[in-house]
Amino acid sequence: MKRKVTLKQIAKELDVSISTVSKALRNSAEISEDTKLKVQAFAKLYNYRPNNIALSLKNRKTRTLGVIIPEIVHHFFSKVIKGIEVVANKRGYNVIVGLSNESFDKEVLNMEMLANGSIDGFILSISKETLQNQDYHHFTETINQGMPIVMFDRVVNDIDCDKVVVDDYSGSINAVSHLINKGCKNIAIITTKDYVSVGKLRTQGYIQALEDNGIQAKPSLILKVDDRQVSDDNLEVLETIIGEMFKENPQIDGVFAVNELYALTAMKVARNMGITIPEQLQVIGFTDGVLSKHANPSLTAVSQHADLIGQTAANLLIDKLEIEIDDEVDESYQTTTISTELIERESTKS
Amino acid sequence: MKRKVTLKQIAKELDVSISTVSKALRNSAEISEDTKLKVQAFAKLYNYRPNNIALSLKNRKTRTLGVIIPEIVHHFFSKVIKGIEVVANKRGYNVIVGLSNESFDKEVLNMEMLANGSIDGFILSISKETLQNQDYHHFTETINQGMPIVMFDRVVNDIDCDKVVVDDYSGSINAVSHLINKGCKNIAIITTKDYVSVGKLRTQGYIQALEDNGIQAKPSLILKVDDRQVSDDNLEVLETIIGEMFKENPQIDGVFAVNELYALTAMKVARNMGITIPEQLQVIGFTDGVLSKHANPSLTAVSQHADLIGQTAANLLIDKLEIEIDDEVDESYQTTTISTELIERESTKS
DNA sequence: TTGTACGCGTTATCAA
DNA sequence: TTGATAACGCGTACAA
Repeated sequence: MKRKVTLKQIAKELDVSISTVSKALRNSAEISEDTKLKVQAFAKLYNYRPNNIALSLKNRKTRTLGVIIPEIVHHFFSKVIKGIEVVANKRGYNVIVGLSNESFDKEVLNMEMLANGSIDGFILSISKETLQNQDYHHFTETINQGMPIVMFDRVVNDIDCDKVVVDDYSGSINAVSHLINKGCKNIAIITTKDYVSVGKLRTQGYIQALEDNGIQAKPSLILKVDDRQVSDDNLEVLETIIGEMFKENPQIDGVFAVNELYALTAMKVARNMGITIPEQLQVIGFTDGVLSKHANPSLTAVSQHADLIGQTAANLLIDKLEIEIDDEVDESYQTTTISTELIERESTKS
Repeated sequence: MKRKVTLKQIAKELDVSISTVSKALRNSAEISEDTKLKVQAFAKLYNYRPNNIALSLKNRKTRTLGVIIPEIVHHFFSKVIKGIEVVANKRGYNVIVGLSNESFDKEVLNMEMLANGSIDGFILSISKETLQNQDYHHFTETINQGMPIVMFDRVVNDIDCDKVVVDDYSGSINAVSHLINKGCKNIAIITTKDYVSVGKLRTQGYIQALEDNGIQAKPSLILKVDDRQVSDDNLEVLETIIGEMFKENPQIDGVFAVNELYALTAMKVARNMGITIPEQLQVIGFTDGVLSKHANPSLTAVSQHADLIGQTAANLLIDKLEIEIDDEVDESYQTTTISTELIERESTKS
């Protein structure tokens, strides 16, 4: 077994000083051609690579991004990570992933663990519990320590940092307007409680679109699901409440759901009630997921371009890291909005 | 902005030596109660945390695992990562994720990038291109440098390292036997070319199950898809060849697909041909994905327990890392097989 | 009880 | 042209 070779070992072997080796490998003009060739040949032979940790310590830069997300088994978040990875890799950075699992404590713990020198900056999406608690001290502290943060999707205005958001509001307006254009008169929304910022925004877009078209939003058609009671393994509750809404409001001819699961569940409930899609009921989901495409009928969806969100966030963070010379923190922050796109499939009329 | 505080700064502030501060914080018996209290109070006030990078350099241990996977936007792999994360976190490790994107070069590049001190060991699943090339030098070199590797799912026997695999063979036997028990007489398999190890194993299981039941496998019912020609965005090719198989072999009453996409596509093709599921055709997919559950009809599937695979791999790797004291490499390797589980849904008769 | 010196691997500065 | 030294932040063996 040949352990990784260090400058010191090369120096000893060639009977020169460590600094000579270092300079020779960086092709310094200070060193004679002879020694350079000798050292470089030896280094190549033993496959010398500088130790990242030593470089990090010396440069006080790790060239590593910390990504904290609520959940990784989720099409949206894994696509975002992929986008981050692509950009990070291209620009010579690594990515450490931490999962908050929607828990405040785990979010704080993960951030503390990484903030102690392991990374240069964070890209994160806030956990639901944190959004409820509205306790953002860990974000402000991190930023105060000079470590930049880029938030995406689930963000809060209270924090001064770069942000990448989806145009939830206008994306929803588009979707609901589309339903109206396709002839829907009574459009229901299946959304989340308001503490989830994106849920709130999408609900507002829904209401706005109705108003724009001279329709008064009816509370009975606004279903705010407590997503803490609903998981992928426990859909009965969701099915029940959606079923109740359909029964109490048989005039519903359109559904706008703020995520994939709600949309598919609505389709399933409708199917079981003998309601045909898209003839009697048209459905649109706000989602980037795979389920939409493969559902039967396939689901018309508002795509969020998750990969682009990840790429944008990574570029923002790395830009900030590389601009901050001499510890001069760049105090200007920007919020980038990523446009959504309506992908028409079978769950709406063509 | 208050930068992270170091031992040196605390020492200067309190007018003691750095080592005194260090010892006081670690509650050394060498230090007087007085100074300990003083130092600890100060450290707490300034929220002192040791710098991970410095510790890594000193201990020559990063407490970080490197995970290289072919693709992250994939239910199986993201579940594996989640399993790894849970265990790593519990045992005080971080996780750096690298994506090979099924490319040999990116796999090598990613591994080289991380192997230079950034991590203590690898958990990886081999890219398709690497499996085709059969060039495994980067694995052997990494292992030779004393950096342990744990492979999962897509593994090769040629490499001496710990492995976590799915019981592809017996899982397939179970699935096909199940179809036979449910009355299928002519079962087709939709699988991959043999260079994908799991595809090959699953095909072998299919053939074995047939033989066990006195059925001769027919070549015309074995569809080996070249997965380089098929992507989620390009399913026409797949639909066409599956459709041809159905037309040329109308007696088919059962389909075993080695992944979710193939299974769903088969169901879609059948539906379009007016074949009813599960009455005329029963389908089972080898997959852990979300599509199975939400498909219509929902898909009976061989679950791979991806999270357990991740947990097992992480525990294996960390065990190895923590056993290796004094650079004594533990040269014993084990292969852990994770059992699959047949999850019955609507695509097979009850 | 406290402080000094060293080493982890690297690079930059300055001296020879 | 080369080499010694300091520094990044930490912990520890050893000296005071």
